[in-house]
Amino acid sequence: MIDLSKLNSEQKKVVTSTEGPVLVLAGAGSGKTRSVIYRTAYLIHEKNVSPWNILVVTFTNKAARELRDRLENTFNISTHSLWIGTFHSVCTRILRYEQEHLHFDSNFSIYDEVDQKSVFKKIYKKLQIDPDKFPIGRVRNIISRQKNNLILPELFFKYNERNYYSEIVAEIYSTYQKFLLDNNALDFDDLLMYTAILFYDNQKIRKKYEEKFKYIMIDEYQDTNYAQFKIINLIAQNHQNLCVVGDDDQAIYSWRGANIRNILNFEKDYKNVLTIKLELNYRSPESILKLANDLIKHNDERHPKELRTKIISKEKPELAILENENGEAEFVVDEISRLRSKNENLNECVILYRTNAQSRVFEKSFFHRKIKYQIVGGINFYQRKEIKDIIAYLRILVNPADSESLLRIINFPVRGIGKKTIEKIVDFGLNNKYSFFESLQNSGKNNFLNLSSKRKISDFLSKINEWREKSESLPITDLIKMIIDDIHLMKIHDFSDDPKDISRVENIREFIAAATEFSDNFSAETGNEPLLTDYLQNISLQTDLDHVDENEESVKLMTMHNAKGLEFDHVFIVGLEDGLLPHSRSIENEKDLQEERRLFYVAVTRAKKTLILSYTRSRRTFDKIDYPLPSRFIAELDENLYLKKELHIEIDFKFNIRTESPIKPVLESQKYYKVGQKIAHQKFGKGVILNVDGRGNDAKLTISFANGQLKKIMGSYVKVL
DNA sequence: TTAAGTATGCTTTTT
DNA sequence: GCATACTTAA
Repeated sequence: MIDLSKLNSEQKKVVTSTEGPVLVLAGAGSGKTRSVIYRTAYLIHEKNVSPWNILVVTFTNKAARELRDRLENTFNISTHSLWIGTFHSVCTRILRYEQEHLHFDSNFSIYDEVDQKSVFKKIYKKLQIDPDKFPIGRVRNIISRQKNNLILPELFFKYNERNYYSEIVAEIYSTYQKFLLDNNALDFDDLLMYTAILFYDNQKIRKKYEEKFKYIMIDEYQDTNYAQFKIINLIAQNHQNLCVVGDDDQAIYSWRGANIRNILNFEKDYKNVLTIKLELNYRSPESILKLANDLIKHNDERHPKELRTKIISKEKPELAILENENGEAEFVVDEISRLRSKNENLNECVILYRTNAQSRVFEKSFFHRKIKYQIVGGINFYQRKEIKDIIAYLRILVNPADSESLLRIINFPVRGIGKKTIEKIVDFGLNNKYSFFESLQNSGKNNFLNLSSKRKISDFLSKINEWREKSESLPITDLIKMIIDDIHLMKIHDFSDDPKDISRVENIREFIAAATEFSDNFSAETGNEPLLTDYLQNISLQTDLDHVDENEESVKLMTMHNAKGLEFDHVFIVGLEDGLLPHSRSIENEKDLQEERRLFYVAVTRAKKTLILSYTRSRRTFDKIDYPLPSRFIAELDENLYLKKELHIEIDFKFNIRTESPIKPVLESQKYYKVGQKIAHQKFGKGVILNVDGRGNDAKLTISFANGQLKKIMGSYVKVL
């Protein structure tokens, strides 16, 4: 029995209206996730629907994981056969499964932005295109848009005007697609596009998934694009058992191709739609909601609605005005430090900003005050150079056609296969229609390389073969460790005092830890050891949001975009200046401006207890100082809705991250370790050495820490006490 | 072929 | 002000 007594009447309606199309317009904090979870549980327990027949699409992996956990823990549902995931992960799964109907192999690599950029550079070179005239970012964006609208290269001119510029873009697009296929690689947009096309072209397959997914639920529907709409529409239009949940006021991804039309036209796209509005907010106090409502009412294209709450508050949101960005950071950190002394949990404090670049000053202040913080987002963990290098090794084992990855590692770590040699091999491949890997394999039999190059290449190839053989039996974690060991990756960074190298080593360790965790989860869920392919495709779709360390209490810093779907007791929204929010690139047209307003709205509605806004009178960007105006969104607000205060905060400029580096390099001569010696580590605190392997900075120390943890750590990271 | 030194260009937002 | 991309010297 599912206990529905904790739900309000509207939520109950969402849960129990299982047949036919349902549109849920759910305001911020109105318990939409809760409704989706209950609905899923209801379908399974009350309607006896097999989990196998349900598809739930979430916006992030994190949301998918939480949903799964709650179904397992609260409702005791085995989610083993239930499909929950983002569009991208669901599509990856389908494409891998249906490889016989596709023109690429199921071991395809998934290329991220960094890989894409490198592919574009090669294409530009080949086609002799000037990147100044055709900026890579813009062209990539246009191509992405085509894919999101299911326009293949050959259909380009059916939907785009033909002119000098578009001719070139079309050529780049088709060359790019061909390159990807040659490398057995797909980009993020391909995952959606090829799934949609597969369903569109192949009736048998479409039928199969239509019959499988008898009940479909989609969260954050306002941020879906045309390809996503089509994928679902193709398999849901017959049974119409589709429930979409969203809030047009929270649509913030139009720049990524999301089409707000999907939610506004849902009632036309499906028959006899039941529309349910959730307007009662359970998250924020009245004072904050008033401000949110007052803000969003300046947008026109929206379903009119007003959030209500029963949470009464005594305090109004605050608006702080600071002299510059350093003062702003000091002010926020000050406030957070006050909250901490009142025993508030740091995990419940978040700083939200418009651009990633704004995080730096906050880091500086947090560091200075010794308050733990974590940046969520920014550079994706798996996009860091050292991590991409390891992944490239793994990709090559699974997908030898992946020349991007091969190129990445052929001379990393340095093995004397330089630019000239690589050029010769590429030419050789071009002449013989070999893939890069094949021409490497065949280069030995020809005489265009000198003996030493040949030797180096054959050493490299035999290493790869060895790993590939091992990869068939060795668990992925062991394989990763083995490769890292074999290429002496740790040693490359270990000899350095550079903080960057130190953080690289920590990242590599974290990578191994993450792989172990994935492997454990995978075995627990499926009963099988993960294959390397399973692992690779999983990590390609991971975001930084998936890497939030929940064990350590820390203030969170993130962009407003990243905050979607999250909530915090204490929310700080910073940099509320024209040029930042709304962003200077969105200031020109009304549509963009409205999206910026929605972004602000999303940020405001994250707050459960207190909301503090701030802007500065001056701000340093690049090397010059700007004097921005306060955000126009502030001017729109009724002044009675917030408490304004002008602050002057003096800052001590003497500190900075570099000189106060957490780990001070210690001279080799001053370091030696013995069993029983007491040491301290930056992160783990005090401990005693149990075992020493090697000497000096290079020694591997086994340390028992005071907090009970047992760790192996390099000598260079600990301080002798 | 590689490491170190110098120039440039970049900042929205991300699955 | 940082990271990357290109240039130069060894």
